[in-house]
Amino acid sequence: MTEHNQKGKYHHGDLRRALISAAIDILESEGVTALTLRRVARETGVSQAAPYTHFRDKTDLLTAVCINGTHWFGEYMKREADGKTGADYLAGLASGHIHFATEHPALFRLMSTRDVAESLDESGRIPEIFHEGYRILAEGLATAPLDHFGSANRQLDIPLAWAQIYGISNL
Amino acid sequence: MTEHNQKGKYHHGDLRRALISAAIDILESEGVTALTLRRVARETGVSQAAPYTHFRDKTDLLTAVCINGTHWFGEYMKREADGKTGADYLAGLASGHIHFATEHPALFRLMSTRDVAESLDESGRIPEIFHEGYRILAEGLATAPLDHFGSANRQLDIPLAWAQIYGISNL
DNA sequence: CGCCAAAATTAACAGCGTTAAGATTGAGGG
DNA sequence: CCCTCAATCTTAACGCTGTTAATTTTGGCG
Repeated sequence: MTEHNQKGKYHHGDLRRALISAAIDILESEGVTALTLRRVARETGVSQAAPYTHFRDKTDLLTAVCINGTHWFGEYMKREADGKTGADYLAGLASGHIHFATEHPALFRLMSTRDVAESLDESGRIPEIFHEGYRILAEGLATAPLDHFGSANRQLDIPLAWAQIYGISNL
Repeated sequence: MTEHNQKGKYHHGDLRRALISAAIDILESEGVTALTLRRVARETGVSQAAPYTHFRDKTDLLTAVCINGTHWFGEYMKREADGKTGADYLAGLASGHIHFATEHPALFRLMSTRDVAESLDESGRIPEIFHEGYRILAEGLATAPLDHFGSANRQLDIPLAWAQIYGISNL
């Protein structure tokens, strides 16, 4: 585990970033049950109440972690799809999606559970957390042949393909 | 909320069942964050430590809740698929699956998250929690035309269809 | 009827999220 | 240069959680 402690200084410098970073480390190395606010503070070398200067509550920190993960997630998909076209592009997206899910299971799961619980209920649409990934996927589908999805309706195919890829990643 | 309290008696009679039932009620009415071991005991009219005579720990109770949900889940799928054949049977299964997921979101989500976290990592296969549903689905697929999945491999199609339905239900 | 295992209780522990009140700091204006 | 002040961080406390140990109550069986 990388060192997030920046000892000696009362004012940390960039505590917010350090807390997010520590949270991700704990999440990926010990799972979500170990991801506790006090633990994050401890790991960062700061008092238990310090996080509350930068985050409203634990949920707020977790949200920041998820947003961080979203960009990462988008990069995974782009990396495997870039340069390809048509069906290959789509396959690249799916592959990137699955790779992210398998290489960062705890983070991916956290991102998954947080969205449906909150974002979806409020916005009524695809969770904001996944927005970047969803946007990339929609772009890909718009330019890819969809024969193998067996539906004539492209508007419907986007969430459908998303659902399939999502399902695969989760299982 | 139904009454789980059976006051007056020191020995409850069937405390185990009452605790599971209370847990489901709390889960469905107030969400997973309200589902606390002490709360379940309180709701059942029993002391905070009483559940430990019937369950090893909180996880054990949650597992029992999930097993309970599995049978319920299977009934949902059977109810909508019974009597149908071929593609209609398959569509019935999917419909039942989605209905269960939308009508009992908290329970379904609990069942989903618990599996991948534990059962899958140990057994390496489809989570035990979903076994009944999976078995029913596999039966359905074995007798249904699979043209619209665009794959020649039936062995692969079963988890694929499962993944798609699962993804739809979650989103 | 009396005994004993099973079932439930009370009491305590550490750890959690969160809040309030106070201490420490660095930056900017006199 | 130093003094003020808002931002940042700390200490202390609250109620809640899961869990365990020691104790009491119960119901059935010999």
